[in-house]
Amino acid sequence: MDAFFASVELLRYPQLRGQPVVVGGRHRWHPRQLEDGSWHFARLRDYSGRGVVTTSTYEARALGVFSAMGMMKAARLAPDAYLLPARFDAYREYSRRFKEAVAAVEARIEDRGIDEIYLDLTGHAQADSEALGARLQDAVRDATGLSCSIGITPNKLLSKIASELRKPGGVTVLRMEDVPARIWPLPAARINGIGPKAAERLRGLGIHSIGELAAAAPELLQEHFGRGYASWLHEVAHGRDERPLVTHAQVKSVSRETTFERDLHPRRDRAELSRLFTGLCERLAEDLQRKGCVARTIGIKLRFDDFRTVTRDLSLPRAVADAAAIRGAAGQCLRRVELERRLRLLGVRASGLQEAAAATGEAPSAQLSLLDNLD
DNA sequence: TCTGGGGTCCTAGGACCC
DNA sequence: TCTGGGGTCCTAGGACCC
Repeated sequence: MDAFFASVELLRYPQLRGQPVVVGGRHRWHPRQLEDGSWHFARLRDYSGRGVVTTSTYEARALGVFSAMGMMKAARLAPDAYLLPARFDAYREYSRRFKEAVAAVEARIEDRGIDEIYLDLTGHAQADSEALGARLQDAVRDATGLSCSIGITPNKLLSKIASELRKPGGVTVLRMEDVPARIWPLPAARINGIGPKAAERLRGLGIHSIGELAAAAPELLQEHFGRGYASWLHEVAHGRDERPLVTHAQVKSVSRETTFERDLHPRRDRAELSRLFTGLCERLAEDLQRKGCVARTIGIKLRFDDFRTVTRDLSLPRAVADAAAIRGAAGQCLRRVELERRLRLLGVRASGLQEAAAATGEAPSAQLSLLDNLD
């Protein structure tokens, strides 16, 4: 989906179309309706405090404002940009609608988050890729009023890259033989799985483009990245990717975390920290119960004022899902951390998830096997 | 002016088991 | 007297993605 969150906001506030608009920050910046019926919107320059840009319109991106950028930095770059708080419930609803519209064209869908999917269009009745892409875009637009960009290629790796070549609203069809001309000139970091760290290390080897990565000596890559990652780099640089479509995956973990408005002192702000901690555990318990899950492992995450992050976790003899048990386990984790600095973030995580219905009683280790006595 | 919140996957050491 | 070779689970951290 193109600039998904921002585009959903523009459906609600069409008067902001064509303007730089930023979605993000921390609540408190809701538009308000004036007596004459017109709306008053906050501007980025009004913003103060923590938070990052969640999504920006293409007009805001033209001013250098991108996702994950700190809000205060964004405000310096685009002080006049309009500022809207994120409304996740609305985005989830539009997400559901666009996926449903696509499913009517092709049922097999791999969910890649709130605004992205993969489809397997192999052997689809509509054999013309461009026409099929246009049909998918029409279906999404009819259902949501939103535009999307599509890449149609032999695999997920190339489709992801291709979908970004003609944003917004583009359909890009690539074949394997197009890889040298269309893919190799792109920066290596455009490959899904090459992040900032790997891109930086590649640059250190003089490798900037995907083409340079494809031409790199396998021994050089192996020396710097290890065998597994090196051979993956070599394969993806040639556009090769055999990953299948994953149409249903079970959730592995759920978590809740919060960054405080101001850094909190472990002792002086103990009462407030304790209250926040309990609140996170309660929300996590609700999440688990809503999903019908119980968790064998409970963990915590702390971020100090210097941005150092630590985690601790604890596996329990029995899976749990209630707030008190989560709070108890998380509290034990917390005692294993030396709290010598102020905190900026606190989080709680549940993993080792099982279906609540299937998870009665002890783990199966209590059962005796006949073989136990034979070794 | 520091840098959100929700996830997945990988690595690596140690405990423990057979 | 230098002590194998498998395996799983637990824990911590980090890269990466949306």
